[in-house]
Amino acid sequence: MASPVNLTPTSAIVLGFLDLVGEATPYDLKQYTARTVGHFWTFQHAQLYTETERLAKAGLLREQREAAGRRRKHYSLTRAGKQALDEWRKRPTTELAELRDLGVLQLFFGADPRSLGLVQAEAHERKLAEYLEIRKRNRADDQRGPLLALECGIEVERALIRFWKRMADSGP
Amino acid sequence: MASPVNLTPTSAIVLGFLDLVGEATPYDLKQYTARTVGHFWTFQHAQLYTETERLAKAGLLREQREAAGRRRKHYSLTRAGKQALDEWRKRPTTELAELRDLGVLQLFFGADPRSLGLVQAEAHERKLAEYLEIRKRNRADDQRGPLLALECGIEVERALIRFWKRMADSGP
DNA sequence: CCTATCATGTAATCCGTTACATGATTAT
DNA sequence: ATAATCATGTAACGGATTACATGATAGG
Repeated sequence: MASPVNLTPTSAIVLGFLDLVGEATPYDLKQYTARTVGHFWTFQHAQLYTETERLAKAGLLREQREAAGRRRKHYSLTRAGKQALDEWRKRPTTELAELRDLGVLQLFFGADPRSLGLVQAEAHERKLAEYLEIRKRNRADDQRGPLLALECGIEVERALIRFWKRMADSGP
Repeated sequence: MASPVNLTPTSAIVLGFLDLVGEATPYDLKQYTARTVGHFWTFQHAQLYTETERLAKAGLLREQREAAGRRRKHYSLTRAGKQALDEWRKRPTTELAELRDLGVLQLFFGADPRSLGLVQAEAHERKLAEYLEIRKRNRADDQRGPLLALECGIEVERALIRFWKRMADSGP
C-alpha cells in the first residue's frame, strides 16, 4: 500500500506545513509557502498537486476529497508522515547551499559588472526591504524557525547588496 | 535543421566555456566546471553529454566525432551559438538567486538551531577556506569574471558563517 | 449580467539525476 | 599482468516546469 518514496526538499516543505496547520488543500499550501519559504525556495503550484499525490501514495499523507461541490482534496499527515518529518528534522544537513545565482553566472562569463551590479543591487535592496517589513510585523507568538530563517535571509541579502554595489561602482 | 531551444543556465555554462577554450569534449567541460562554476553551480557529468547534444541539435554547437580510437566528441561554438551567448551575456538578469538552502529549510521547520549551526558553520568555514585558497593562487592574467564571482562567493560565505555561528551559540 | 480574476486541477514536456557500462591508463 | 582508477558514453527514470483547462467569485 505504501510505496517507498524519497524525500525531496519539496516533500519536506509539504510535510512541514501540514504539521503546522493540520490539514490543507494544495492550494492552501501554495498560499502558505508563497508567503514564507517561497522567499527562498519557490515552485509552481502544480508541483504541490503532484507532490501531495505522491506523498499520499507513499502513505505519508491522508487524502480526503470533498464529496460534493468543488471536490477539493484535503491532505493531512499520517503517522508515518509525521515520523518521516521528524526524522528529516532531526538529522542536521552538512550539505551546503549552492548559490546558483544567474547574475553571478553572467558575471563569471564576462557580463558587464556595472550594469549588472546596478540592477542586481536594486533588486536585492527591494528584497531586503521586504524582509525587514516582515520582521517588523512579527508577533511574540510566532514560530521560532521561520524567524530564524528570515534572519538568515536578511544577512545574506545584506552581503549581496554590498557585493553588487561594489560591482556597480567598479571602474570600467 | 536548427530546432529551437531555450537556454537554461546549464546551456549558458556550456556555451560560456566553449567560448573561452574554443573546443572541448564533454569530459573536458566537466573538468573545467568542476574547478570553477562548479563551486556554486553543480551538475552531474551526464548532463554535459546531454546538454552538448541538445545544443548541437539546436545548431548552437558544432560536433566533430573522432573517426577512430576513442571516437570522442569535440564541440565548438557555431556562429549562432556565439551569438546566443553574447545575447545572454548582454541582458542583465533582474532575477534573484534563491537561497535554496537545506539547512535553512530545516531551521524553518523547527530543527535545533544549535546542532544545525555547529555543522553548518563548520562546513561553510571549510568552503570559505577553499575560496580564499583559490584567490591566493590567482594570477595576473586570469579572467576577470571568475574572480568577481569568487568575491561574491567569499562575501556570501562570510555572511553564512556569521549567521550559523549565531545559531550555534544561541540559547536553548 | 458580463468580464476579469482567483481557485483548482490534469496532462505533456523537458531537464536533471541515477544507474549502468565499457574503453583507456596508471600503479603495483 | 592485474587491479584500480580515470575517461567516456548511453539509457531510464523521476521530479519540476509549462501549458492547458474549467469552476467559482467579485467587481463593474
